[in-house]
Amino acid sequence: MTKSALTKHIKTYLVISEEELTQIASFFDYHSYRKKETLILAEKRCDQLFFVIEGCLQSYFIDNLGNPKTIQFAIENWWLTDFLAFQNQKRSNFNIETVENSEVLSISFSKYNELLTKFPVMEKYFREIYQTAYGSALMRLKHVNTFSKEEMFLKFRDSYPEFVQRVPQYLLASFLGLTPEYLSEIKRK
Amino acid sequence: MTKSALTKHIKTYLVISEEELTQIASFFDYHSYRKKETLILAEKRCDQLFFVIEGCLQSYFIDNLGNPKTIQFAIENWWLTDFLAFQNQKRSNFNIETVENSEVLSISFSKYNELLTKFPVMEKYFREIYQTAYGSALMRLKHVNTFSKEEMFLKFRDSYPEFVQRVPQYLLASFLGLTPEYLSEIKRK
DNA sequence: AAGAAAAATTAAGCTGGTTTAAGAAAGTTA
DNA sequence: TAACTTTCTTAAACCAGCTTAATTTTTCTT
Repeated sequence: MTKSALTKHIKTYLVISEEELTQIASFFDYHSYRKKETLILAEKRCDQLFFVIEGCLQSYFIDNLGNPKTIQFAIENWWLTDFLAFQNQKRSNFNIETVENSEVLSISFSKYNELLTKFPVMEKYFREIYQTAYGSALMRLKHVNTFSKEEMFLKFRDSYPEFVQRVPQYLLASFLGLTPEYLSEIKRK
Repeated sequence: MTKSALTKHIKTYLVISEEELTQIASFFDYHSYRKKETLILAEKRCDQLFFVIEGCLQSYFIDNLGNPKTIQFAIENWWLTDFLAFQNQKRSNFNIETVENSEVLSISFSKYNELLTKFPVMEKYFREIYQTAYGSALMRLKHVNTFSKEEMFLKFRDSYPEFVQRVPQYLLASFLGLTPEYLSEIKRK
């Protein structure tokens, strides 16, 4: 069943019955997307939270000069949306797009709240997810302040070698906050 | 009572009885600190989560060149720790220090878990806190990628004018990721 | 109120990383 | 497999922001 990736993931955080898991899974919609499809458009109301079963998504925005800048990638078992906009039901600051062909679960804001009300145990699941994600985002802010662009790339390549292979170089450059040209120069060394 | 700032804050997120709030508050310890006292030392086990009743804390680290870099400030009603290290009970990546004389509540990791177990409604409270904090951290990453250092300062001053008055300029520079010298130059214009 | 320490300013020289522009390589489609 | 499109590389000129260092101003301490 396509939703087993999610239920499996939930079980790593919670002690929970199969019966409940089935009901929880029913709150989500399954989608299959091809590479480079848009799931959320910046400036539009952000009403969907996504869970990646298989594949890769990115959230990005267009900077002053018209260049797309990747904020996050989400691969298997990651959650993605514009969390602030989703929570406040405001316009999204980011575009969300598939980087690869992807299988995804989605949930609307109202369903998400209904889920949390009917299954309060999911509060614990998301509390842990966000607690980790928040901590990690702060570590990223630390890295941005600590390392030169060259070090950023080298560290990232050491930490996630398979991922560096997986995404196109210009997206990696965008995520790491440097130009594709400079990344190319770094690699030459 | 010194803990009323916390219970008041919790009430803005949850419908909850006074009786429960009193019990919840009993999990926390009250401390009063003078300016520039250290609450958590980098490299030491991170076993405390802090809530600011009054005053201002910062988390910072020392970069390669020996310069302190501020990651976050926490003022009234904010939570602060090294969230990743706290959760995993690892050594802290950050120093946490008072910027002003401050009144603070603290809770240890084991008490925190006990609190969440005994009062599952607090899962919802922290889920919402972290969800917002995570979303905000990602917006900060967006800003770091979008704006020049000059724009960073001007935007920040427009958004939080009272806070810019409140903290020393060198800490603000550290938080915004520029040198005090350059900040000084920007202000002159 | 004096002296010491911490914070802020000013200015000149320097550099990591961008911009621009053009060509080479790799993917995609028919 | 040819034509087209997307991605990657190379190189030179350029600049936002840093470094260094000296001076001034503000804040702290007694």
